[in-house]
Amino acid sequence: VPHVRVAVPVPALEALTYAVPAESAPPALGARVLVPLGTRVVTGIVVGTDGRDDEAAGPTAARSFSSAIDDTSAAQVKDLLDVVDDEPFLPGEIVTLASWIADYYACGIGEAVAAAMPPRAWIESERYARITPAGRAGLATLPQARRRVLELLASGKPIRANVLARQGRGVHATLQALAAGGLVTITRPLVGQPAAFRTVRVAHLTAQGHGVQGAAPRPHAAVAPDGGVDAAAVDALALGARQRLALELLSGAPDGLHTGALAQKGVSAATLKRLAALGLLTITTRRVERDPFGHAASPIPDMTARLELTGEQTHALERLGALAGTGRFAAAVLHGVTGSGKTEVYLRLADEVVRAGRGVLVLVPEIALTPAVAGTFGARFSGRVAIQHSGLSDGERYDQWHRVRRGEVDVVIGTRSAVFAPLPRLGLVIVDEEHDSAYKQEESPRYHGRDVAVVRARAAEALVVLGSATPSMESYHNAQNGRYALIPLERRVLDRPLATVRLVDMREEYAAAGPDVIISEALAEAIRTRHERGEQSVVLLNRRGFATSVFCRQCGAVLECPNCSVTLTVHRAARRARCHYCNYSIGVPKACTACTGTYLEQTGFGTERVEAEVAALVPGLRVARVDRDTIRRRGAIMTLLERFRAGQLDVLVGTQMIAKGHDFPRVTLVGVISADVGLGLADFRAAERTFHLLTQVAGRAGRGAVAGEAVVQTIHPQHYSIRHACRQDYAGFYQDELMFRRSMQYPPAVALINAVVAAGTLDAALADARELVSALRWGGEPYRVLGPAPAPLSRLKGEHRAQFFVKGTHRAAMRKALLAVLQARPEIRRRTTVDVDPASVL
DNA sequence: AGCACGCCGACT
DNA sequence: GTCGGCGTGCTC
Repeated sequence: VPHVRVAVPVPALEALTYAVPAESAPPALGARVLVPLGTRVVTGIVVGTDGRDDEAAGPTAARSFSSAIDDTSAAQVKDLLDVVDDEPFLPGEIVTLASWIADYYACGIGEAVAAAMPPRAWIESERYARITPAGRAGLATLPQARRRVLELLASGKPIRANVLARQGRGVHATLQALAAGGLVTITRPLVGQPAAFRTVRVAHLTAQGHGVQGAAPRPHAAVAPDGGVDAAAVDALALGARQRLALELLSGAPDGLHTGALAQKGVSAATLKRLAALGLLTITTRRVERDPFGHAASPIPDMTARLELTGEQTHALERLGALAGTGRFAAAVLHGVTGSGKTEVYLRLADEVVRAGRGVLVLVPEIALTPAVAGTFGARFSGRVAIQHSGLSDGERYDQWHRVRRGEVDVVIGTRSAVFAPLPRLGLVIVDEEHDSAYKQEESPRYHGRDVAVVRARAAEALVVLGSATPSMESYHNAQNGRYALIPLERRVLDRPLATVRLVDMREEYAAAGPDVIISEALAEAIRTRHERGEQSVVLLNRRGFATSVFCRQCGAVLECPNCSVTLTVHRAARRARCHYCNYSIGVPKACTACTGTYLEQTGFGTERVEAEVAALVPGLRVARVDRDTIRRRGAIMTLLERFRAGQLDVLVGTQMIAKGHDFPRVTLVGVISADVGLGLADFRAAERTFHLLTQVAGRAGRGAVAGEAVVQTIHPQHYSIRHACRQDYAGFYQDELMFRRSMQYPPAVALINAVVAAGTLDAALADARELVSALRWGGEPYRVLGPAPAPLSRLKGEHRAQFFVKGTHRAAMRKALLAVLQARPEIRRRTTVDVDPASVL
């Protein structure tokens, strides 16, 4: 009997073995299958076929496969229930990539495969409950919990168990008891596969309709005696104004018109129905793709005009083109200062690769924040480009994915999950702003989009280009090692100078003007000057809210989150004190919750406060704020940025969101409040993050004809990340930071794995972590283990957390040891989060 | 006893 | 993630 290995949507579970029933053809690698899983039926993906593992699943999968055969010799192997796809649903290349992720990031194969799946690809059984006659009869006499559930079912309609569960706790157990007593029946129908396409109704003129079109109305209607309408009679019809309008519109549209479009012109469905009854038009349904470019808040800028390349750009393009032309794997770091024209290089390179008949994948950190790159590619490769990101609806993502799968596009552009786009014949992967931490997924599978892109490019023998003004330590290190090519763009297009940077030592400011200063005199003056000149300013503070804590002067208590070890941030507009980690919030208290004292003081400040301070600088100054609090609604950020670009605002205050990729030609000043936010964090990337943020935001100034200036406020003017950012000295920062990483044994000097153990108390978490750590230290290990210690956020969402680190140069050995130790302790494993190559260790 | 509820382990 | 089994502790 042939067997298949199937990835099922369950975390931390390896592939399961199912038998292929005799009447079924063996499914292909990457095909969807329906399989029994416990009492459920779920969709799985075939990741290995027959007794031997498929070559595409890689050596690791092969190992786990054979061991699984041994493990399961006792367990019953179930038959798969159905093969959903005759052909692979996920291409073999993507199955391989998912297997690599499961192995490298130490997660379940199901999670890894799920990350690569489009929406609506899952078919699953869902539990429904229905009341029985016995249940109806016994309803009144039942104890409370059971009666409550039965009453919900009293209408007789089956209700989904998950829906019932929302009505209270313990519903699942109650349902089970009711079913055992014969008071309800449980059914498990398969659900999934909803309408794949949006359908629209399209009206077409018939031959008769063409005949009557344009004819002048006559006073006497002529309908043939048999009730039909012949060509001559049509001529004689008296048509209403709306009806004639419909025919007129349709006569100019040989492909027909959407009924929706006609409705907008005043032609109702009733009118069309009447015309259809007369035989003048027909209405058909047509499948359409949803257009993700269609509802952009602002028109996509027309950037189809090819810009003239600088000598540097030409040289970069030649080198990249040569690498792409080899048809072999290659990786290159495109290190281009802000405003050096990386996008134009990407576009031309992509064009070359597409002309050579290969696909191009473009990754960007967040499309909503950087629509320019997406828009430009959309325009330049019009019609042959697909877009993938989380801001799209399920339906839109579905359509885009299937267009790619059918081979209808040459270019895919999207956020990190687009790295799994089923693009055939991949020839080029571009990772724009490759240093951006948005590429790291902070939930399982905790993959890094940039690193997966490199792995995929290697498998596809493609070129991967990592572009940034401030490359990550890892990528630049690889370039220095010679593993990646390094291609610099050192000058801005049109030789526009980089912004001059002025450092303001806030300690001097506090000494002169008191400890409550938020905006230094230098920055205030610079903002006023810009306003007088009709130029714009951007002010950055990477901290949301109005005040960072509420402090009682009487007893010294600080308002803390009940679930997390952080203070609550005051959001004045919302009148709430809120936790930024678990979203807990309360109304801002008038009295201390500890001592009932009324002398409460709000300390610390965030963007909301800065917005108010900036607005107070100049009467009538038009200030807006961009942070997660002001852009909740989809498209809100686009609207704000458009108003700013159009000159309807003078100053934009915001968090790091405003530092990314935007091009505002009229911005000549960038202010940074508290440049050291983040430097105090217990994270080995703190300095790198600060350097990136400051360099990127300074790059926002002076992108037009007028030179830019940045004013950077800090209490650590001597810190190397701030010093180097002010000089825009990437190489200097890299050297200093690499020295720090080497001396402290952090990436890229070593590989790092972070493990966080959660438990009900900190002591329990520490004890469990200690057990894992001592098992990892057996004396001969080729790695070092640091910790355990309470995690920097020791309490998060109600759980206490302890963490430890594994450092070394043999990542595979580290991972293997950690997994073995966890596998032997399943009760600890379920509460442990393993993060390979963590982006942040907070 | 009957019931509600929460925890834990299995899922091929 | 979902489900079922089981132990605990409460109520009638």
